[in-house]
Amino acid sequence: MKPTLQDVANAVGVSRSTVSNAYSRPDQLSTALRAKILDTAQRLGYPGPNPTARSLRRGFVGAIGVLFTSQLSYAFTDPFAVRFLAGVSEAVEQHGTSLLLVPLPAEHSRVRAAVENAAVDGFCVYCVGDEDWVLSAIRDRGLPYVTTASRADAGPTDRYVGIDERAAARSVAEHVAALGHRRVALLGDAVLPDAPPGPLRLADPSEAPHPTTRGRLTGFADAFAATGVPWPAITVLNASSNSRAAGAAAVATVLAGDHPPTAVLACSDVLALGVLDALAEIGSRLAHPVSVTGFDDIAEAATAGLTTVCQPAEEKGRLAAALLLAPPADPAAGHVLLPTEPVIRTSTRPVTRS
Amino acid sequence: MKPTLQDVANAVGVSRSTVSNAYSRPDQLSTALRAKILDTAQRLGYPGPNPTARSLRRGFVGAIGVLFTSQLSYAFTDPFAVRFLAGVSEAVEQHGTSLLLVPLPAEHSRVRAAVENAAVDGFCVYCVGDEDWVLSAIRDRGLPYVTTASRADAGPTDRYVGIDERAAARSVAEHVAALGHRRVALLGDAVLPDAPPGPLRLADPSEAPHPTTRGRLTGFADAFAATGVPWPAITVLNASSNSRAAGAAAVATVLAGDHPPTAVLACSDVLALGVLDALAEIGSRLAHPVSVTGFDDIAEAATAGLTTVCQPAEEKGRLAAALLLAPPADPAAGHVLLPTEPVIRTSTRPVTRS
DNA sequence: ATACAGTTCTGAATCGATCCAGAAGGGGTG
DNA sequence: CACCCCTTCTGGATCGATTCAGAACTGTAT
Repeated sequence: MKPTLQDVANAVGVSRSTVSNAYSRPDQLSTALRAKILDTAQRLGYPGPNPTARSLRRGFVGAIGVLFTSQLSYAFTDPFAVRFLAGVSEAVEQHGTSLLLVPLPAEHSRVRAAVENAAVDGFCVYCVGDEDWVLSAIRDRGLPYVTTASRADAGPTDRYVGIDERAAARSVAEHVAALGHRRVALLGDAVLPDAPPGPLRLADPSEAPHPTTRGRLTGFADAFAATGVPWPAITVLNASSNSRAAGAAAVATVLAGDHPPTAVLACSDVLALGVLDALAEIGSRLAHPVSVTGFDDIAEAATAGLTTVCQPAEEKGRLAAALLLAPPADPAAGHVLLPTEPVIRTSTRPVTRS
Repeated sequence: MKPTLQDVANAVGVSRSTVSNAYSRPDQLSTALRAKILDTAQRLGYPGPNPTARSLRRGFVGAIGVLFTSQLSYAFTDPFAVRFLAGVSEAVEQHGTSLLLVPLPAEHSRVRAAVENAAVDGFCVYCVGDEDWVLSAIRDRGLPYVTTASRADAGPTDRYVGIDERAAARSVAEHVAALGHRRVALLGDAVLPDAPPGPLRLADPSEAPHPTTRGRLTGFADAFAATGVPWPAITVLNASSNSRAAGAAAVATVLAGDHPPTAVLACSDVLALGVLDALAEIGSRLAHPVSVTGFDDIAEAATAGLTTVCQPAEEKGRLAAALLLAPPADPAAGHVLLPTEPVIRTSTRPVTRS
């Protein structure tokens, strides 16, 4: 077995405390003794104070956890999530702590265990929608946490960094509406849980359970309502997941139908790119061009010429981590809404009369 | 303060052990008592067994660490690294452990501390070149580790999952050579430490300190040597970092020079894309088209039409994690070389006589 | 020589659990 | 009733460090 503090202490002929001090409080002993201790520690192959034991005694770990609603491995395939993580890691790095990525099992019951078993000082919760049990598990654990979306039930001590989803969505939608589009479709992932891909009946955007999706759909609806397009006249499309393929699949039947929309507004760039894929697939078989918008402004959006709304992904992560690592004195500062901006590119054009 | 095991035990009127068993060994007590315990635990607001204390006693943590040579925040901007991480996370997720991303400070001395302080059961070392002190820090800690490149000094018990860098590089280079290219440049990042961006004198590819870069440069050289292009006739370009911008910057002066190469072979797709950027920048001011190749086959390579060599990034991560989580009985199985394949796209064309 | 302040080091308590040998209790068998 | 087994529960040792009050020593001023 690897030697412990005690072994080193014995070898040098001092007390455990002194060896401990040699590592974590150099000012508490003479430099000569310290050198001697470090030396024999090296000689014995002592690996340094055991991090776990140290954490236990000190009462903190030196790591924060990032919780993903979806699979961890999925998170890495989502460009926006990756950028968010980059921001988190930047803040964390600067603070000298580490990042624990906690995979949340699919089963409800085991989620709790995952949260309970994570050795961290706090949690950064990426995009938790109605998965309240995750938050309640965290709260029960008594650890601080930051979410990436404002929550209706957010108390004054809750911290989050998000955007005004509704206003942001409205901004692109207004652009689309201004271009004359009236027959439009909105595309989101998991608009309703367990709904099949494709068109969906939704009495009202407020019925979407996931707050982010709900906010964006509502924002889209706002803009069109203002130009005289009532909610029932708008097609809502459901994607089975937030991926390019799912986006393409969700829009396929509608594009192949009799009256395809002249514009598709997606709740994410990834989905929007899927729509572009689908359009490229069917080529010019359509009577009119279809405008497409996304959301997030990931790198691929620029190269694809996708009109979208830009939100500061890295900044979101950076701030979330910062809020967690150094809680602001003023609790009001714990609620951050980041600015967003519509980015007009070539994927949106004025509607052409068919 | 949050209650502890003891508090719950007191409240129920049983021993600490029994409460512990209620959580981690349900078969050791009657279901009735267990229910009662869990119930009052809930009532008291007991957050469940403290992960740190549990780890200390049990002797393992339930997390593996991923070490990046570069900044953590950089890792997330590198598509290949992200895909690698996706693979790691997949394996880790399946195994029910978590992933600790450990930022390595820039200073030598603090790297050791970072490794020593990480509460993990093992390390996955992403792309460590000659940064041997990282490995020695891990070894001193006595933890198992897996590297992502074969190492000259790899003992039989060392585990790694890599590719045959040299052969892989040779395969694309042979394609380029077969197209008739003789005036070529090789582009790598940090070919020599602290070298400025741009052309570089390198007596021999074996002089590159970083094993990955060395392997690839050597493979490139192999192919050209076979067609009669000696090493000194090949231009070596140094990029200041592995990024698109750095790639563009590194190649700029050479492209602007009198005898620009007809082909540039980069050590990574990211660098190659930078070269394409640089070429797009100067437009048709060049007398002849320039072929470009990359390495890794990241997603952008496909859309950019970049000829490259494909290596299974996710698989690399998955295997590395698997090797760490479940050491193979046969130590020989701990050395994995994954297959690679040249992918010919439109960025390479036959040389045109000028 | 005495007092006092600093510096250097020690010892015991502590963090919050897990583990294991064994005690207590219940039930069945000969 | 004695014996044994089985299930259920307990107590104390243990994981490997940190912490803090105080002991021992050193040196200086009185």
